[in-house]
Amino acid sequence: MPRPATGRKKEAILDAAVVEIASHGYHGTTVAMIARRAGVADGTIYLYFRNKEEILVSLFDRAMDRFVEQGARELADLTEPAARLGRIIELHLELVGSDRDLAIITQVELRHSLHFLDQLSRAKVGAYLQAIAAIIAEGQAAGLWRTDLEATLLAKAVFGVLDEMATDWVLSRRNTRLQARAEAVAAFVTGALRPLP
Amino acid sequence: MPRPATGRKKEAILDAAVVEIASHGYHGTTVAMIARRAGVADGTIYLYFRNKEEILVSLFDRAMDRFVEQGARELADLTEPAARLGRIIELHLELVGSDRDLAIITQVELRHSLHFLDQLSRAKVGAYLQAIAAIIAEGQAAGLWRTDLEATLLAKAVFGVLDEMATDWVLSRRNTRLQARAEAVAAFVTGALRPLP
Amino acid sequence: MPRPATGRKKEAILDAAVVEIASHGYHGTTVAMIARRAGVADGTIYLYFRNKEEILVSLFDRAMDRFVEQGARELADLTEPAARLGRIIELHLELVGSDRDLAIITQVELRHSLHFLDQLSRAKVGAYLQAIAAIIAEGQAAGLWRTDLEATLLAKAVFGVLDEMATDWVLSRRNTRLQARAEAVAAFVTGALRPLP
Amino acid sequence: MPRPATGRKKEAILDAAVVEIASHGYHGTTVAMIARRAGVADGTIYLYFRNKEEILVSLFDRAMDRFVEQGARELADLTEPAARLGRIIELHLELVGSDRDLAIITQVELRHSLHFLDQLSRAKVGAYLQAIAAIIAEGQAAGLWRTDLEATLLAKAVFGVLDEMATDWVLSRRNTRLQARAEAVAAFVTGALRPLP
DNA sequence: AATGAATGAGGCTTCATTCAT
DNA sequence: TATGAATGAAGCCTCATTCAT
Repeated sequence: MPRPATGRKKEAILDAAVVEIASHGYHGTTVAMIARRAGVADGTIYLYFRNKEEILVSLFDRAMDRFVEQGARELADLTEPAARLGRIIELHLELVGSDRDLAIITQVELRHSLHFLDQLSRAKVGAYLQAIAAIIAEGQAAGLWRTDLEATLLAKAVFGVLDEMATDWVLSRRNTRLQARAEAVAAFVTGALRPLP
Repeated sequence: MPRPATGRKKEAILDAAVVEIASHGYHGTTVAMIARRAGVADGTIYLYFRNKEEILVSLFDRAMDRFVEQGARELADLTEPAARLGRIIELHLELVGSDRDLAIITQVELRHSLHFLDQLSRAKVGAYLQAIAAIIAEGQAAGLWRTDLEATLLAKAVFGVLDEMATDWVLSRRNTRLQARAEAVAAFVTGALRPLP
Repeated sequence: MPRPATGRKKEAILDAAVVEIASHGYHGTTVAMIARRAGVADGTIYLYFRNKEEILVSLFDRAMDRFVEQGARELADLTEPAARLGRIIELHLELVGSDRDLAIITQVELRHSLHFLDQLSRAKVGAYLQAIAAIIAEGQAAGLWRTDLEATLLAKAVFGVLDEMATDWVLSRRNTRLQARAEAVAAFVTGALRPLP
Repeated sequence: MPRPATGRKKEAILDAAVVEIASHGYHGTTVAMIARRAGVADGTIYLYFRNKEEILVSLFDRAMDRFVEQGARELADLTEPAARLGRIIELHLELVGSDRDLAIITQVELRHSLHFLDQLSRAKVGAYLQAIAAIIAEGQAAGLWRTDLEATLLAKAVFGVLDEMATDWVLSRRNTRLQARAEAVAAFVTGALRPLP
């Protein structure tokens, strides 16, 4: 039986880390800063994380888990490839747009080193890309979408569009909602996948 | 009297920085590492750069200047929006793909902090985005491309695709050439911009 | 719960600083030297002092506090201006003369920059000067001392004499005791304050 | 035959050093700063001075030489001890007060290390003290001044008063003239030296 | 005599991590 | 589990000094 206190303190540390890293960057954030905001002692951090880097990893993992979990739930009763892809686009922008601090981390901080981007993010991002590719392949098989380009490449293109929208939103000072762009992005993607005449 | 050595030493430092930062990351690279590879004393670095961060900035500026310069030259005699956009796609992948170390920096290291990505990169990237948007707007005006979406948004989408391809290539261990994807990307973009029926 | 170790470690650092700075000068003393002598790690210094300069400031503050405290105690039951001034002279030379290392710092090292001497020392020295001036003014009012010169100026003169004696003693190699000059200095000052005929 | 150009450049360096050291302190002033203000190259400094410290030494020597020279001239036709001492007081305050930058150096910067104050300044200051002591001894022998205290001690006391007045003036922001205090100081000293009843 | 680019030793300071309590 | 004082390695940067021109 999991002790609730344990999970709660770990969560508190992660929550604190999101805020601090979002505003000071990963290297600009000290373990002490995270500890102070989380309301724990510096040493306590090391009861839950092997080292500073693991906090960042856990942060990303937690976000991805939530994303995957919600995605699985929301896509469960959608069978049409177009509907599924549209929902993914919505979800992606919705989730990234729902927490600017976390978005700063996923769109900016997590990309700060080859080592990092490669070993950690990409593993999960790879699975995400494959999920998109599967949907696209399905649509291609159903004759809905262009088949002159591989589903894998198309998936990367779609991801690239989503990622750029997210980054652009994070970097823009304007007080817009990322989610508001979902419709346009969906229109773009849908148009891009049309079969060639 | 022009002192050729001056420019040359600064270039040597930047060249050394590209290699070191590409393989150890910005924070994993010490000024001493760069100096050693450049064949100068540590202190010499500071005759040419105010601090470590300025090396990274200069690196990006140099790369962007070369990019812009070559872009301007190559696009000079192309008038057709489709041709211009196609050439930009080729150039983007060609230039990023021509120097993997530099690509690692532009695709990964430069994105390590909001401050950085915001103040430095985005200023120049913004100009690039606008250049693409202008071409797209031209194509829209000529009735070549879909007009249901704003040129600005379409430009971001196109950039997102290019950027994702570049990042994907940087992170993939496979010995492929980024440039090889130019044709497929162009096909994708061309298809995506088709007018709606 | 009071942690006695804390205060003690800070004291140890200050004690070590006195010795090192006295023999190598402020600029010739490194933080590492102080740490080694104090038996702590370099970083520990920064748990107690914001930076190297603050060590010097604290040194002076601690010395002044002790001086003021002892001065207040010793002057408490003296009412006669002459007795009070005489006691101050004794105390000044006694305290400066009781710790040659500390004396080197107060007489020499602390005067190493306008900024320093101005902002730090002078604030406290100013209060000291005023205390002397008050005693002199009292003596003047009582008709004991010359009134053709302002008490403020006379106080500076008295301080100048004490300070010069202290500096002279610090710089002299001879193994004399500074305190031994108290009587002569008192005689000088007493004579100097005599009313004009 | 001395080359005039040589002397002139050395003077320029010393003049520049006075200004820079007065406003940034000895340790806060770099050789490059002095060189820039003097209008010479960094390396040129080393054609005239062995190292940075020697600049400070030369500065003091030059000032003392001028002081001694002027003192000798002005005291030449004064025979009365009282007049001679009075003139010294005037001269001391006049010369220190005539160049605030130089005063900052003599009153503050030169005292920044035992090594310095000891080896360099004190040698010359010692001669100065002896000159004052000689005058006082003369006055004592003539029965003008108190004899219960040694001339050497009295000389230090007088010097202490002058030095404190100078330091006080340097540290005070007020726009007063140091020389204006000469009369009061002379009155104090004269009174202090009166024979005991 | 003069230059000023280049040197490189060394200092201050930060901060991830540990460990005795 | 929790603490937080202590550690000490390591980095950025400065600047007095040199030397080829």
